[in-house]
Amino acid sequence: MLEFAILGLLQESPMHGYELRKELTAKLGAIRAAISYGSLYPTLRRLQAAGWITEAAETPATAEEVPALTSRRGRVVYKITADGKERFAQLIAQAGPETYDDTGFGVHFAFFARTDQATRLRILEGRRRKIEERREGLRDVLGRAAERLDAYTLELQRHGLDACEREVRWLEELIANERSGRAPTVPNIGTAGGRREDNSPPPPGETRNERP
Amino acid sequence: MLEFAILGLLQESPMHGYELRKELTAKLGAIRAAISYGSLYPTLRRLQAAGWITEAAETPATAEEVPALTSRRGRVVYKITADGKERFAQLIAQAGPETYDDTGFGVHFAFFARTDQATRLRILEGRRRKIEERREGLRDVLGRAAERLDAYTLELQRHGLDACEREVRWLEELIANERSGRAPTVPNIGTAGGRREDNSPPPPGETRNERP
DNA sequence: GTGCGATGTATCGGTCCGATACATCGCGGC
DNA sequence: GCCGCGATGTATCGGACCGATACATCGCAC
Repeated sequence: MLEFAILGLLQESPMHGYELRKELTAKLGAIRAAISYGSLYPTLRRLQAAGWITEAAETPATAEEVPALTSRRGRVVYKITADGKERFAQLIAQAGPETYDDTGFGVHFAFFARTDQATRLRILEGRRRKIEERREGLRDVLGRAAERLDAYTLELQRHGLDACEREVRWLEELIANERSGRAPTVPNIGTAGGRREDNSPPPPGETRNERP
Repeated sequence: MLEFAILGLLQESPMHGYELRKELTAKLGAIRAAISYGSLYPTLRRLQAAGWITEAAETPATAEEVPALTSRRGRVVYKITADGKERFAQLIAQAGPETYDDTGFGVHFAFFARTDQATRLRILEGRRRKIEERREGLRDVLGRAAERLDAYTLELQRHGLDACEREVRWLEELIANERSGRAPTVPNIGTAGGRREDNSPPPPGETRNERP
């Protein structure tokens, strides 16, 4: 998951660890709290060893006069390689059952702008099925095993069930939108393209109807 | 977390691993998918080593005639010890910041019937604060950094924000209920008590008002 | 001038997951 | 009569990720 997210983010622009964590936190804020350095740095080294990313020389940027006086310690900037982009595409194409759990889905969804429409649809439907299963499980427990459980546990299940129903509806909307959508998307620029292109994804569910 | 859940469950009755997993799944179905054996069994051995639980001889139960013919392999039944109950109480009392993340909160909430009212309130309020912080973070991103993010990422944040607001309202209700509540609760039976007592917890939020 | 919060890199132990292996039991189909 | 198959049941291994911790630098306010 982290591997996927890093490769996805580095495609937008090169970054160093700290920055990466902040961007990750911003992009995945709805999904998980904050990436731990204890997983970030080891993963970066793993990706580098695999050749998906490389260290880029810290650019002096504009003509800022901050050169060799302080010898420039720290600040390792990473950029994605061609192999890395390929790897990212491969990870998207693989999108299997493990993609449908809470974290996996969230991370993939966050990079839907770089995902082709067919895969988006596949992921959304896989996720929906998974949530529907969870929903059925909760309904079962609330129905059949209700008297075995205390009021607090039941309340927890109810709240969970509510969240499931809500998410299914949300996914339903996204799927409908995706199907009907002309869906331009995927500003994918060939493997050797320039950096910092502007992303122009399709508009997801903008419908605000009160009664379904 | 797993340690806490196991100690909590074994207080209801002795169980073997498989059963424990099923009960755990039923009780925590709203929180997490299913406990992996890869964590369950090692944890059981850890708890046993610490003296919180012991292996109980597989009871032949009633006068069922299934005795020593097949030598009875497998089926290791665990029961909680007095130390284990003490440990569980201690874990409840400690309930700190780590108790407020998604999983931690869910697991603690599932055992609120064995938690005193003051601690319940503390946990609910801690959780609320945490969710409020997450909510503010999401609002910030949706406000300030909106144009930097693609439509899918924004939609993810919106959905997350919605879930946060909903959970805060839910917690609000629970807290109000808890404060006003006569709150009998805690069928805690002294350390050497009998098994299989009936749990009679207080009624959590039963209010179903359409407009807040 | 000095402390302090933000920036920044890095490691370590521990928890938990997913895949996998393997053994037994009861039941229905052939 | 027996054979497979799904449920029951215990167990391990490698890997992902977290939380705590350590440490170094920079800019700014007091």
